Amino acid sequence: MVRWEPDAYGRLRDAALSLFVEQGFEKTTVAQIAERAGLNRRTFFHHFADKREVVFAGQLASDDLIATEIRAQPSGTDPLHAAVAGLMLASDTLYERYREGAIQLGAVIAASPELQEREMVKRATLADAIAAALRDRGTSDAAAVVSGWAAVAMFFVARNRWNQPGNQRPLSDLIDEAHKEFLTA
Amino acid sequence: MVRWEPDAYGRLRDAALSLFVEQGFEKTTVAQIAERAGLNRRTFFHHFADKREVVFAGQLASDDLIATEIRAQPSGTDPLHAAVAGLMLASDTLYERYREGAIQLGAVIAASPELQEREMVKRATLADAIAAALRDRGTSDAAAVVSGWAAVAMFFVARNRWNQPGNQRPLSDLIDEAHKEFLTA
DNA sequence: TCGTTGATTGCACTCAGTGGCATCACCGTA
DNA sequence: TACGGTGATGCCACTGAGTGCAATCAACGA
Repeated sequence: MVRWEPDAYGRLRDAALSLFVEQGFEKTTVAQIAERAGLNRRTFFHHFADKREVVFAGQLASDDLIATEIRAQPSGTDPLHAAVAGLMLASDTLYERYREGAIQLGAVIAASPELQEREMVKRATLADAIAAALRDRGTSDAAAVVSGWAAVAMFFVARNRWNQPGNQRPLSDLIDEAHKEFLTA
Repeated sequence: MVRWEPDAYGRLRDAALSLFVEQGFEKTTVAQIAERAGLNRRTFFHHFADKREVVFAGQLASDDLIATEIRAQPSGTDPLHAAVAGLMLASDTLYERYREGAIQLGAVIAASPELQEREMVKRATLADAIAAALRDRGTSDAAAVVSGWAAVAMFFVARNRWNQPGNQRPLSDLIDEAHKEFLTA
């Protein structure tokens, strides 16, 4: 006999995201999430460090993939180009099939200062991962950090444009465009 | 007759910072801060939106000064150079006399994930202010945002080095150095 | 058969942050 | 001089996030 229904983590994540979409983040309590998932409030905090984390679940894996792509860039490439190339490659794998979900999540985050705050932390984590990959390729510390943040900025400018209603272009195109805009300014 | 001792805001800020230095941020409660300042807990929240804000009090004014300096840069200058020049000018005015305080605050922030999270928001606010100033000078949106974040990254790389024990160099030198490191990488 | 492991539960607690209302020195004005 | 408005402070009660601790009990391995 099965003691518990399987995949408590996934059920909590789904319950949370659907409630956030329905009611907004602030008006949803952890008790409601747990109830919809058929679990105890305490169990939520065994799977997620806090209520905000559930929105960004899976981010770390994306960061790893991006860093891997950057480390694989040819060794002559300058740091900013290597970072952008890595982001473009990873974005084809990670984001392209996923646009409606991303738009919905984006709206939830845009409506909540608390979630925007956490998103900034996630950007910093990504910038750090990119900087670490660049350092591994021999880039100096300052240049790696600055290139990391510049690349992250391009990525989010591009993701904004990609999320606009009516957009048809793939994310990697828009990253490339932001990069060129920066270089020629 | 004076109804209240003057400068509740300043007393709360001083009480909070001294407690954070003594005990750390997480172990200090708002009730303790209010008690040390001789005020009510509720009064704290009349002056600061939350417990984290007290650490970053005055940030907005700095952002304004930096943006003003950037807007004053000669119109031929490319965006990244204009942003860096603005940061260098403002850093001489804002930070140079203030090093010990900055080091203490830096240690408090470094010990608290909650404060690091808020610091990321403050960086984003600064990046936005820089980007807005650049847009006013005619820079395209994407280039302004990316230059803003790149400049902020240089600023914080430089501030880290400036905070190292034994450092004698002024902050603006270190910003310039980070900029050159990025450009030649 | 039996001891261990690990996911889940339940409870009690601290503390951040909020809403609403009362207080009353201070200030401008009649 | 009187008076009504303003705004900083205080008090109380409340919600909800997050934590520490101990109990439960199917599943698993020896």
